[in-house]
Amino acid sequence: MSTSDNLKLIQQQVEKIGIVCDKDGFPPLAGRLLGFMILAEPPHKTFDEIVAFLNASKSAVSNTLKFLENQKMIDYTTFPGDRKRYFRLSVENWSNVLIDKMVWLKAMQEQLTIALKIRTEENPEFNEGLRNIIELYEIVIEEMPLIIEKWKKRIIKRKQINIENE
Amino acid sequence: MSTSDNLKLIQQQVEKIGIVCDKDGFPPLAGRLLGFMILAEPPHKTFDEIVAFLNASKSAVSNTLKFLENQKMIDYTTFPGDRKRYFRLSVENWSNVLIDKMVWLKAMQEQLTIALKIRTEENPEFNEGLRNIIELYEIVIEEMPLIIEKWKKRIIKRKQINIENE
DNA sequence: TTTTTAGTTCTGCAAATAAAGAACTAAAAA
DNA sequence: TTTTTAGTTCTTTATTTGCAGAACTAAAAA
Repeated sequence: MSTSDNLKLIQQQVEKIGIVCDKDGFPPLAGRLLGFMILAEPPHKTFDEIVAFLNASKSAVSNTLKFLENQKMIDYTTFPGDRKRYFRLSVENWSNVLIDKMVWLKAMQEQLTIALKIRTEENPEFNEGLRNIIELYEIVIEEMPLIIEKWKKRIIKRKQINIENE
Repeated sequence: MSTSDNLKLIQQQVEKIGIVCDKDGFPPLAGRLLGFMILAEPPHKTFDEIVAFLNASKSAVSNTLKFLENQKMIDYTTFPGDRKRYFRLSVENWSNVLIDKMVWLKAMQEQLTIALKIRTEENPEFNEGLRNIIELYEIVIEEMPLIIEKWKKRIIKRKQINIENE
C-alpha cells in the first residue's frame, strides 16, 4: 500500500470517527481532531501539524484543543529547549473520560433524589418507579469504578506477560 | 406547606433538572420538560398542560416531546373515547436510556478498532494503549446489561416484599 | 356539514455556535 | 533590541439551532 493510499485511508477514518462523535453532540471539529489524534503516527503532533491536517484556522484548532483537554481526551508534553507542545491522545488516562461522565450521572442522581422528596405520596407507583431509576443510577455510579479497576488489572497482567516474553 | 409554595418548589426543581440536562448537551426546553415530567402529579400530563406549565409555544413543545420520545425518556398512553395523549416519564423502561448510550459506545468501539487496524506497527506502546481503550469500551458494553439485570432483580425482589406486607 | 380539538409542520426571526482572520502575548532566538 | 515562534484572544461573518406564531391536518363532536 502506497503512502498516499494510506493517507486517504486515514482521512476517511478520521471523518468516520468525526461522524460518530457528532452523533454524541461533539462540536464539529472536535470529532475530527480526536480522530486525527487516534490515527496520528507518531502519536504526538504539534499545533501546526494539526492545523495542516484539518485544514482549519489556528483559532478553531486552539479552541477545539482546549475542549478536548477539558474532556480529558488529549493532553500534551513539552521537551526542554523546545517551545512547541506535543499533543497526543490521553491514551494512558482514558478512564478519566468515563469517570467524568459519572460525575454528571451523580449530579443527575442528586437532582432526581431531591425531586422524589418534593413529590407527594399520592402516586406511590410512580414514586417507586422514580426510586428505581435513582437506584439504577446509583448502581452504575457504584459499579463503574469497579469495572475500571478490573480493566486496569487486566492491563497490568498483560503487561507482565509481554515483559516475560521479551 | 401551601399549594403555591409547593408550586414554586416544583418550578425551582424543574429549572435545576433543566440545568443538569443542559450540561449534558440537551436542547434548552428538553431538560425542563423532562424535569416537569419527573415532578408531574399525577404523572401523566396532556400536551396543553405541558404547554401551560413551560410557558412555551405548541411547536416548541411538540418538537421537544418528539426529542424526548426518541431518547426513550418519555412515552404516552391514550384512553378510549379520548383523543388526548397522556405523556409521562418512561419510568418502567428507563434502562433503555442507558442501553441507547451503549449503542453509541459500540459504534465508537468499532471505529476505534478499525483505526487500530489502520495504524502501523511503528508505535507499539501507543497501539497497546489504544487496544486498552477499546477493551475498556468492550468491558463496559459487556457489563452494562449485567448491571441492568442485577437492578431488575432487585426491583422484583422489593416488589414481592411490598406485596407480602400488604 | 361545520366546528372544535389535539396536535404537527412550516415560516420567519432571534440567539447561540463555529469558524476565519487579524491582532495580540509571551518566550526564545538572532 | 528586534524578530521569530507558538500559540491565544478578539472581531466579524456564516451557519445552525431554537422558538413563536400561523397555517395546516386528521379525527371527533355538534
